[in-house]
Amino acid sequence: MTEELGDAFASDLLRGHTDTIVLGVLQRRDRYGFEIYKAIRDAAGGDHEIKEATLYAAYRRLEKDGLVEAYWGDETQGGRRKYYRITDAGRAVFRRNVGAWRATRDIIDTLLGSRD
Amino acid sequence: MTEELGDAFASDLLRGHTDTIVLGVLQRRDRYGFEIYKAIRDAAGGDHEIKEATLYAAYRRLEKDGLVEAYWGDETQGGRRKYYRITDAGRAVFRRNVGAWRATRDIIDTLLGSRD
DNA sequence: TCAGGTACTATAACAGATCAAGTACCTGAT
DNA sequence: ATCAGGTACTTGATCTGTTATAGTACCTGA
Repeated sequence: MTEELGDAFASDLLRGHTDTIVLGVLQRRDRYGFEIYKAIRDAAGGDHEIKEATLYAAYRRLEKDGLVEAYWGDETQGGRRKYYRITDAGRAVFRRNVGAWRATRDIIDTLLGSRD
Repeated sequence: MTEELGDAFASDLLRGHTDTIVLGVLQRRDRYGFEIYKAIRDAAGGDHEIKEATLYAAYRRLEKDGLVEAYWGDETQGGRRKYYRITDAGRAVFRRNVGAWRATRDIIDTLLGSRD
């Protein structure tokens, strides 16, 4: 991070929150992988993109941990789509992680406010 | 992350912000390494600790990039202390990174609010 | 004397994120 | 008919911040 001057900061800033972000996107309804990618990309508005490879790694991790379940869509023709559904365990972890996020956020806010 | 259930989340959540946090702590006045460590640990209140090794790595990185300058304190007896002073370049990067942090924070807030 | 805190450093390993590349399908423009 | 570009998913190597672990050295209070 902290390049000469330009961009490239913002890479690691979302790190550690990827799984929680994915779970957040899946709260409302099932989504397929690329759809999640686009949802995050659009919400982030250009910068702060989470790369596809990062997300697919996250899907595998979440599935392995039983926080999401995957199933193939029934697209008869055209590209296949793999959908993800959040599990009860996933919702529990999500709630917990949102709490952790808020705590982290407040700590960083405090530290960057550079108080004594 | 996302262990069975317990703790251990909170490790990677500060990741990527370490350098900026250190710069933030140095805004007001020079501090020595261990002092910065304690300031962050106290602000974080138990959890969300940034480990010593992480910080010393950050100091080296910041010094290499010219964002801080280091000098030894004049403690005649007792343990030596290495002080860090933020440079003008460091202040510029800090301002920029605070902006990046706010943007990141808002994005995560949005995504974890799980809107459509 | 000795536990525990202060203070700094170095090395190897871990894990999430990214790079780079690939496969495959579809639509719209030339 | 071709071809660029978007959709959609995957894999393997690599990068890098963080951590584990260990070490050195000094000081204070019990």
